[in-house]
Amino acid sequence: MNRIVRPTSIKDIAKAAGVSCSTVSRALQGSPLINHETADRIRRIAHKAGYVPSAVGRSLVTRKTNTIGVVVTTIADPFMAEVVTGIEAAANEAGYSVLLAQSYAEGGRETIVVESFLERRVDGVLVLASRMGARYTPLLTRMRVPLVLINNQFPEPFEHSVEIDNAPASRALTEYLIRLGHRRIAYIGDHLGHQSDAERYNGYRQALDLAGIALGPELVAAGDGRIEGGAEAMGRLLDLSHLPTAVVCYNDMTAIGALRAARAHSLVVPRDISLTGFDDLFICTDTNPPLTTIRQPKRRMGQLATGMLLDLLAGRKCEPHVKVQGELVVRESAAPPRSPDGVRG
Amino acid sequence: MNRIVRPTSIKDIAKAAGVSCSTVSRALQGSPLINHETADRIRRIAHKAGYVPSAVGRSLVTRKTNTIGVVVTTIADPFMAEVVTGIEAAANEAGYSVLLAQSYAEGGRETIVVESFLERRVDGVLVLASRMGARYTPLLTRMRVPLVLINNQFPEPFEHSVEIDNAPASRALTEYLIRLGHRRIAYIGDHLGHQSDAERYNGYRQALDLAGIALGPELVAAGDGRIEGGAEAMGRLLDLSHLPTAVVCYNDMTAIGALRAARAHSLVVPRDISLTGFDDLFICTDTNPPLTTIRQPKRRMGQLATGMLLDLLAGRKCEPHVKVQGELVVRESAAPPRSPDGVRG
DNA sequence: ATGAAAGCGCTAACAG
DNA sequence: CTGTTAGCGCTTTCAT
Repeated sequence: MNRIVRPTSIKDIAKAAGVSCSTVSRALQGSPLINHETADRIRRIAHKAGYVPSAVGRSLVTRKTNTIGVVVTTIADPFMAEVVTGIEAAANEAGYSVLLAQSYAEGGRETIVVESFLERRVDGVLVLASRMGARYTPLLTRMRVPLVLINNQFPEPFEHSVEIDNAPASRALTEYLIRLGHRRIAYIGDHLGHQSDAERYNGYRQALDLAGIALGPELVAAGDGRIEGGAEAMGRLLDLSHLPTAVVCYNDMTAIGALRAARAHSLVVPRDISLTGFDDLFICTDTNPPLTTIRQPKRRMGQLATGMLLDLLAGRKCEPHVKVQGELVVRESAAPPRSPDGVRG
Repeated sequence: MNRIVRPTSIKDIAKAAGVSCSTVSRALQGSPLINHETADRIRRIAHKAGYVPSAVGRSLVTRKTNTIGVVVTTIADPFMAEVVTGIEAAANEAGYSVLLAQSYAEGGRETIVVESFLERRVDGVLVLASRMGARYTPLLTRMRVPLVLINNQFPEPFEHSVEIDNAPASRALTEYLIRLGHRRIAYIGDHLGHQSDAERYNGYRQALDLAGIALGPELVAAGDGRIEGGAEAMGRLLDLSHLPTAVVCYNDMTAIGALRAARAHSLVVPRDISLTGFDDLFICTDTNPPLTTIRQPKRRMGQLATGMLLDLLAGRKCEPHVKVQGELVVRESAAPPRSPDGVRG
């Protein structure tokens, strides 16, 4: 007698309560059409039977899953993690669940992952640091699934996005360094071709230009947005015969790597060389030295993007491009240079 | 003419190809029963039509969603984030998607979240640092959904779990401190009643007992597993008239908070006081000073737990309790004490 | 190798 | 206020 047991369904409850499925359905949804007592009785029975209505059955008819898909490069990246906290909180608040997937910053994986979301019929999708950006439009239009991008890395604007205003922030950071007396300021970027990197580089460049500082290309190095890449790039910079007195890093992880490399070269930051980050991760206060950086409102960005997506889902109109502003956070990794140019003292 | 458009379904493809739904279904699943040419033709048509089969329709009949639910306290916690990376990678590898939810370490929210997972008919559930532990058993047994816990915080063993072997690791850490010459060693814990905390405390206690060190209760303080709690607890410890020479912290976040408090009290670590963490978060190398800690194989734990869950789903038998071992990582936050007891020098 | 038919669990007109 | 009916998109016997 190996009968396959199936979880109790709405029919079981209907039978137990001596009513129709519709009545059960309505009672459980709190429909005002149902007699209060019957509704109560049904709820009691359902509860006693341990009945948990199936969202998949429901979704099939309502064509809504109350689920959003979010794709990150990797959730181990603390920037992503903080944005996702904001997303999950806002989504949950509105009754949505979140499907999470990692793309490892590969366009291929990103596409696969979005397709798996589509197959699962998510109501909307959120992509952080997308490599594909505008290329989604055809697919998503066809599927009628709204998409919003957070810090789009694809070099074309996307219809719905929330982004940090990179250039002004990066420029403010560089100007701060210039005000401290630096003239020879290097830049460690992200992978080539990423949009945030391009914009942050532009901000850096603008500040230099406005200050009338002309710098050779040997002062810009490419990292990978992570500690390792930052350390390597910094290593290359420190092999230069004519050292920079400061370096603007693409983000905090890069800066942490640069910090490591500086230490490995027996350089003391900021005495021997100044360094700045971008993001303001929670660790910035506790690195050695604490990092001067730009604060991105990470949770807020997650929340804003989720809000935009929910607006789209509800057919409400909304601002399609949200730019948030960064904020300079001065800590201890930048100080006036010992000598105005970078000749080792 | 405001016709509601619905996404193309299997029927549309069947009609377009002049075959039945069954044939389309089989062709798309790569069933060997279908003529190779028809199958190819159908696939082409489906692709051209941009047809994406609905997992919700499929799930309704197969009673499988290929989804697992994972609940964390908060994904902003870097420990959680690293475990989740491992989970997502392993799940994805096996064709599963992950639903992510945050419990904020509240038993109430944890329960709500698990129920929402059940409603969505996830195939299995993974809970990190669960506050509810064994209390799930009835619900999940009824729903026939396997659950595995990672670092269960509920003070009873749970049927399926992967856990760090806390006591030996914590004891090794404390013994290391004793070997350095410390006698007055404090402990900053987590919220009271959490299992990991109790076990780590026990390890600490064992080491002291074996060394014949008797310490008063004023040397154990409670934190909250986060930076703020660590800082506060350390503050209280540093108000003692007779200071400890070393403090064992529940985890790295706590230790980072303790580091801040020490700095605020103008104490230099490890010269004035030694400090240890637990977890080995990626930042440990870059704090000031770098943290001596216990490494937890975080991704591996995520992967192991996912593997166990998949075994359960497949009806394979598996080791129900996996314990992984921590590893002492010596860095620079602990050193021999200046004076053997903690009288301020 | 293919089709017809039934049904997964639920909701939503529509009727009463 | 409640029941009947149909159908969401798919898979899966069972025939053929």
